[in-house]
Amino acid sequence: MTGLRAKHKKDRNLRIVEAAAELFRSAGYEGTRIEEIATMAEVSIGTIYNYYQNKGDILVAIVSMEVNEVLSAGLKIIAKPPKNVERAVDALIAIYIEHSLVYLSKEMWRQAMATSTQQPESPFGKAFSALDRALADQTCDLIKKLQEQGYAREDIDAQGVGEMLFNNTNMMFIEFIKREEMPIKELLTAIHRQNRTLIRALEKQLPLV
Amino acid sequence: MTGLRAKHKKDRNLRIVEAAAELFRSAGYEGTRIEEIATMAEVSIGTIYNYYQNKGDILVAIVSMEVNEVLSAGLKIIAKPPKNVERAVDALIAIYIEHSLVYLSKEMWRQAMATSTQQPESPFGKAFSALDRALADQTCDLIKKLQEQGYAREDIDAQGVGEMLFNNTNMMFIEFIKREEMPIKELLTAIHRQNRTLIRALEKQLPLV
DNA sequence: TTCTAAACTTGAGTCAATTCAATTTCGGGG
DNA sequence: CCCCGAAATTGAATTGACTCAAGTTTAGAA
Repeated sequence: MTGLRAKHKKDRNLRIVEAAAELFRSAGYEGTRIEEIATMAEVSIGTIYNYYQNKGDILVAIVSMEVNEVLSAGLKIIAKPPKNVERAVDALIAIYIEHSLVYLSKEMWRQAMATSTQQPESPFGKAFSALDRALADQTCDLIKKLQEQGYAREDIDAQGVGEMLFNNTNMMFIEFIKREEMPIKELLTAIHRQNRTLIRALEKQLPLV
Repeated sequence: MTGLRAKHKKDRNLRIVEAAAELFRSAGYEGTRIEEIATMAEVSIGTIYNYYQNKGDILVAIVSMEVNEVLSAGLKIIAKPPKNVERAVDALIAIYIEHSLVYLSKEMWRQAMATSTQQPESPFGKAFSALDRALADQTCDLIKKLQEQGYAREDIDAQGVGEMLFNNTNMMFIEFIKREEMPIKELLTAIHRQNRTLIRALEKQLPLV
């Protein structure tokens, strides 16, 4: 049997993540002390450090759950994408961005991103990078799908284009979480504009302008 | 006279930055204690916190100086850009990336980026964002210049394209500083590939593919 | 059932960033 | 030249993340 030990471990880990998520949301990341998480999770400080390398790692674990939801939402778009490049790309990006703020505040995103660049080699830093890559790959998949379905030119590098679209979106998202007052709509509009030229180059008829 | 007081202030600030730069370079950012910076700068701990909000801010100040050099290097490219879009863009990006590692290690970049996303509202966080914007604007300026000089199509949105090129470069640079072993050359090659489709769309004859 | 080693948990203690009340220094009015 | 208040500096005290040696618990062999 893997048995009791594994079960306890899972339980404790869940309690830690749930306690942290609740406290981060209510008191903010900086405003939450590890000791409070330990108390709420009915676990000692040391145990928390047995599961996570540091405070940032706990947050990154929470973010990972959120991003995984975003990824499944993205799958649906790709399965049945809007029948033109512009609307398909807009749809995917909108899903990414709108889903991202359901459970997480901008502050939480800022801290998570900071931690993952600070410690790219920690387990959760790596997990975070893997998620980024998964999102980029998904964007590439969308372009490939559009090519297959005949909505996009086939003589362009879907991988390169997908990466560029995703990197731009990601960078703009970082800008967005840095400005507490910036609304989602403004972000989406800005990205749409930036994408336009590249999207035009992907469309079959090349309408130019 | 503003006199002696202002002079001392300037002197002390300079000593703090120089001491920090030297220590960060030799012992690394994490490996340097504020107390050491204070000792080397012949100043008390409290004074350092009078000049900078926290340890990360000191680093961001150092990085800012470096980025300003990158900006002036970029100006030269724009003044007399290579006579085709692909080479002009490659040249600017190469300048950005190669200059960035002259005085700063990847670790220093990681920490600086982390601090600036963590505290976008601190004075130096804002300064950092302003530099990013300046770099993005400079990329846009290059595209506009190429249009003026007749090397790029004039019916495309130079601003949108410039921002996208810069955001992609920036995101790739972040990836790059996260991977200690990744060489500059690999980074430049990857960016070049990603840019290709968009660059093609900017070129006069539209060679497609 | 009993015993042992490996796997976990614990929380007091360590360490370094950051704060703040007391002290010192500067500028200029009398 | 002296003195006062504003501006800076100082470093001991505080704070909170993180460590680690000692103590528990579990799996499973005898």
